[in-house]
Amino acid sequence: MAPRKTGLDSSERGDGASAVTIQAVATAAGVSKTTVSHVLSGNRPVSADTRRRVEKVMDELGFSPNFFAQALNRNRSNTIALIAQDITNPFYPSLARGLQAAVSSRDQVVMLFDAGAGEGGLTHAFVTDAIQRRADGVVIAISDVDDDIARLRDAGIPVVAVGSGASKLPIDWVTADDERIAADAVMHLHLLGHRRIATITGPLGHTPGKPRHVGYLRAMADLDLPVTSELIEHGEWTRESGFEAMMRLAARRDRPSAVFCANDMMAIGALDAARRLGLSVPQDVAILGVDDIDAAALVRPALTTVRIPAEEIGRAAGELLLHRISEGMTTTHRHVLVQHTLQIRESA
Amino acid sequence: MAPRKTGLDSSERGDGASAVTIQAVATAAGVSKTTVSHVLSGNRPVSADTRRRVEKVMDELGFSPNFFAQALNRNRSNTIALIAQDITNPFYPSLARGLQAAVSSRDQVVMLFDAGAGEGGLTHAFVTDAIQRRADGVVIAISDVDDDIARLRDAGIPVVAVGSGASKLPIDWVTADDERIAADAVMHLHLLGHRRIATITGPLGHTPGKPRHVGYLRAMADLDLPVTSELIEHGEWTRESGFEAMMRLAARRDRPSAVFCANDMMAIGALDAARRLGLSVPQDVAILGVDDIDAAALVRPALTTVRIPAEEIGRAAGELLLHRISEGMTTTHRHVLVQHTLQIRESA
DNA sequence: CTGAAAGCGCTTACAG
DNA sequence: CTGAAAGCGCTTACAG
Repeated sequence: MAPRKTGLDSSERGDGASAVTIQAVATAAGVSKTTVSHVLSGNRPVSADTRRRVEKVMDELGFSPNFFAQALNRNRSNTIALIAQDITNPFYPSLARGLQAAVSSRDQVVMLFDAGAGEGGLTHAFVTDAIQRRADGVVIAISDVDDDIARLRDAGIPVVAVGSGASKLPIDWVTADDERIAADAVMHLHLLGHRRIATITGPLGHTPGKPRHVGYLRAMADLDLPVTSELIEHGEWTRESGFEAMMRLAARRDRPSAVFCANDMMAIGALDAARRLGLSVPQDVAILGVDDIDAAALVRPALTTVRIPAEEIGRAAGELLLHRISEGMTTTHRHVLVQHTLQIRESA
Repeated sequence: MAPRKTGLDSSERGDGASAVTIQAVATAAGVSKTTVSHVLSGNRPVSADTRRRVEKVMDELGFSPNFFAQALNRNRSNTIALIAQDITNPFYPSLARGLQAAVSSRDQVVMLFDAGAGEGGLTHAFVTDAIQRRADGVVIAISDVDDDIARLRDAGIPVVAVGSGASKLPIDWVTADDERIAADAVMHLHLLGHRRIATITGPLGHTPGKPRHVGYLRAMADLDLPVTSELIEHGEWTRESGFEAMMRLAARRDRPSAVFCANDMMAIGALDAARRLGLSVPQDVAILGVDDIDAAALVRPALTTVRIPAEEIGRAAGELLLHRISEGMTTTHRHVLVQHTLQIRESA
């Protein structure tokens, strides 16, 4: 099939369409490559006549400019890299969708890197890829990777971090307002008449475990509700840890009437515990989560939770990136806090 | 900042690292560009000495070959496009993960196109992007897009379709064995002692609604269990339609003792209906779904379901693609059926 | 409004 | 084992 054995024969692939170059179009239209290039880019006036002729030829020949040649000249890949902690966690797909929505208007495409919930080593490789492939921008949705963020910055590539108030570096970021999420949840429980409001926290070392706990404490203080260690239990984000924590909470002499769980999985575990104990929700104990995962609506009783607008986070990240790409790096950095919403269902 | 006003100054971005070219390395190492290129590619022997020297210089200068220049020469993008129906449906993220796992070993990266569950128009645009950007391969995880598949083929780009026995075109595809999924589900219910086994189908016009129904019918026939219209209800994949269908089934004079639902969402709706009717599951009626979405394990009673190995589908698709990329197009096409597994939980 | 030519940063026959 | 040079398919000063 291939006429020669050596090297890469360009006819080896895309025999038809992709073989047509700007030169072929120029010849067929009786103009120069320069002119063809300009009808393509619009960077210089072309007479209506010539334009029409060239466009017609392009059409007939099925011309499509060689992306690499363009990229090589412009030094732009029109590609945004998304480095995600765990694409099977529903937060990230929504984020990806929002990102695509924001950047596709500028002919940007998203390159997906899924760390598979694995160790940080992969991020390093992903960043190397992003640099080599000259991504126009990168959104990093994974934490504790300041070194890699620095590499990107040194390579002159705009970065926006997502879900991170945690980075020490001066960078653009967008995140949910975790403190307010917790505070709003507590306020809701308070409006429902609850006074003994407990919490099941996530790990307090990082975002978002820490800010969600701070928000809980702040709201309780604002409401003049006393917080004792009786009201605080720690979980690990998992259903099982939520179950255990709820069992402990329920065993207290003065049982809380409501529990704010720092995420939905723990809240679902708490629901399990309530069922196990024969406590009805929300009558005996109200339970409230954060995230609004799909299962929140499917579980019984349906979980009241605070919805984090992942898609909007993605969109905002995309816009920040586009802004950086056109305006360039500066010393001032932008931070955006997206607005969450309370999804009131049955559990609180 | 920028010294000139006109044009794109290459120093405008990536001031440091990315400015270093193969020429710079050659000069610093006292060799030709040719040699540098060959230590990079390994396409020709280079004396150990020279190699060491060049590599040292590359390191010191932080050289990283310009991806576009390479791609332009090789006519390879090292990029696989994934066109997905709806990335927020958990099937697709897992697929993406498997795909990445399969192709990353060959230095391929995945470009994500999410159709956002929208109309087919987007797919056309995505395919255009994939062609322009010279994707080395495309996995199409969306149905009824034979026209676009044909465009890809005409452009000489390998395609593998996923979840589609539906395409009329002779192409590579990988899918779950929907008929066997249904048959295995029915067999399981039969082993549990059920004889009056009903089904809630999806829409029968397409994959996977149709093959899952065919599998149900086949298994019932194999087991010599009579199937009357009494045992068949149609749904639309949604929780609500599953609820309604189950209500109808439960109203039959001779109520079925088990229900095979063609997906988990409908099965969860059926669970809702059972609760509403005071039927206990699985004692009064057993319910079985397909997909194993996250919620299946979170719902009460936990849903017994057939797990579709999305990640493996992605991996298989990636392998098929890599094969096509290296072997080229041929007239024979490969089809792979991935193996599903029964997740036995509480509902059946 | 249009062209000839240089250049983007690589790869690879060709020649030694 | 190594180099000089042509070429990949575009873009864009420069010149008219």
